[in-house]
Amino acid sequence: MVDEPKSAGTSSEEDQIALRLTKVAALRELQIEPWGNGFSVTHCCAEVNLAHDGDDAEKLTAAAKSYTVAGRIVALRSMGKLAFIGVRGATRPRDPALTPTGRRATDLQLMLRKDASVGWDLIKYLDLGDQIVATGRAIRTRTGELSLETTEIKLAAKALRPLPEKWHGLSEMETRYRRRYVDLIANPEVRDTFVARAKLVSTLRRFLDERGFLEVETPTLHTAEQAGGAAARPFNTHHNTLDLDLKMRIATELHLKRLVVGGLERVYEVGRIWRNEGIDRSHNPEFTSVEFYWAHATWLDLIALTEELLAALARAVRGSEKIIYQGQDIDLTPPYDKVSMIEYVAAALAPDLRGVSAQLDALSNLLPSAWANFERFASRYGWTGDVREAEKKLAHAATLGDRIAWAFGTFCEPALPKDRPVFVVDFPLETSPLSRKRDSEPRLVDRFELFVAGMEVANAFSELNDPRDQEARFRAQVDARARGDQEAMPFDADFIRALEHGMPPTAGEGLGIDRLAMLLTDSASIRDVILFPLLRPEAK
RNA sequence: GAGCCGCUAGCUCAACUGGUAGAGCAAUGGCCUUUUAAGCCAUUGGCUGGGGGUUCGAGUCCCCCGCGGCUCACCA
Repeated sequence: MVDEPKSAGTSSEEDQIALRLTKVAALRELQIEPWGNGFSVTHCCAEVNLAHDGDDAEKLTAAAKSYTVAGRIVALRSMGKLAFIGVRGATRPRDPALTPTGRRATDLQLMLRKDASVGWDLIKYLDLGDQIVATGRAIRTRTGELSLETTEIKLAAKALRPLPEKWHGLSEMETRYRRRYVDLIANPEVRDTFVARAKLVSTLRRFLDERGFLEVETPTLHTAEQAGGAAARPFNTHHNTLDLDLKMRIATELHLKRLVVGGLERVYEVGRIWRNEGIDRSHNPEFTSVEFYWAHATWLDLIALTEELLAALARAVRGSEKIIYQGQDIDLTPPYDKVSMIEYVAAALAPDLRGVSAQLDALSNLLPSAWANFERFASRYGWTGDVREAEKKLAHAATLGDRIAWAFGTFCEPALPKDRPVFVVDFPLETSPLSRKRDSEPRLVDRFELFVAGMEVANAFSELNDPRDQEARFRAQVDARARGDQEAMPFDADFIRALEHGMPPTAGEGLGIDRLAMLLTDSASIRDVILFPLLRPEAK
């Protein structure tokens, strides 16, 4: 039995690639290299758009300036002796996404006449997706669109695969994440998100540089002993030559504080962190943090600095301190409210007492059963969660601090105000193994977390610099690990040795760059601000 | 990890209680000197995510598996 000859199809992706390859061969017959180089490009599409956005036809004629631009064909309308080619050029970080008249700055239309364009015959070999180089003058078409009256067109790089549909683009999130290169072509607003993210990071660096902070880079490969600085499970890896098991860092904290000991007293690192945890809308296994350490400052200085920083980032990225996130107006204008963990929890369980010390006394005297007073929390904070789940978590809370953190996280956190950032303060000692004890109440630490839109975006505290106290805290972490807490920190003996040389009193803070980027680009998922988020491999 | 939803042509989506898998865009062949999601005529393109089952007959119903999205949980 002989195979039926395949029907001479022309529409499957395979067929389209085959067809484009025949064009490649035909072009080479014509001595045209489909993937040539060395083209002289004098301008970007965006430059033409921004230079002439509001110019009328007379002004354009008077200008009579020749441009040679490059870009990708995203529309192709040919009508015999006249053709219009839609070109999407490069996105440049300093250009606005839209021109003053509201057109996308990267997109420029070419107009070609059969009798006035060198390369007209090339059109029949061109496809949507091809990279081209075009020369011409800016004009207004009869319908008034700014266009390049093209005198010469060249193929710069042939595309073998078809682009997604021009109107709806590429919409399936899975494909957009897996083939970000196509997403960036088909959905140009994705480019805007990553331009905004880059602006956020550069503004952050400038902010810290201007205040005398030194940017450094510390190891991302940690020994088991070094892999602390946060409550998280690390990724494991291995160095072959040293035959050494290593872990990817879960924080930059401990190395940066070693540098403060060494005299780099204002120091920061923007860097990749890996945490071997679940994935959801606000967690990716690898993400970017900035941590900065500021000798002779306290957590209260960090509150002021954080307010200033957030407002500056919002102005730089969004042009305003008032932003909208997922439909919610959020005002980032300082100052921000402070909410006490202790007071919030005590308000439900020990409502008559004033002052955190008295409230702590009362909370520490509560019977275990008294903590499970879900009705009190529900009536005060509108909690509607799963009682059995909450009880399960409470059962794991070994210390008073753990119970306070449980109650706050479970009941109070969802009730925090949503229209402005909030500093959560008065953290219990047990949940803060690297923070300095509060002088006036040693059951608490000098620490805050900043919440915006229900997300933790910053964690900061006055650093613990008493080496013997740090040693005891590490030991408590080792004990917790022995009890089954897989996120407890290891005992980092070298870090203790560093503290024994004397670290000046220091305040330190960590910010989640990805979450800030979500906020300032109005992105619902962390995957939308990470170019290549981690996904399971595609099925074969 | 649990629940819900999704996976159909290169892309975006249809296909009622099971009855011959369809449209638009893209592609291919034509016509066209001002288009704007260009238009008109014609033509292709499918293992309906994978596997099993029920049935005369499965995109549709049942079971298993894969990948993704959302919600919850875990996790800070």
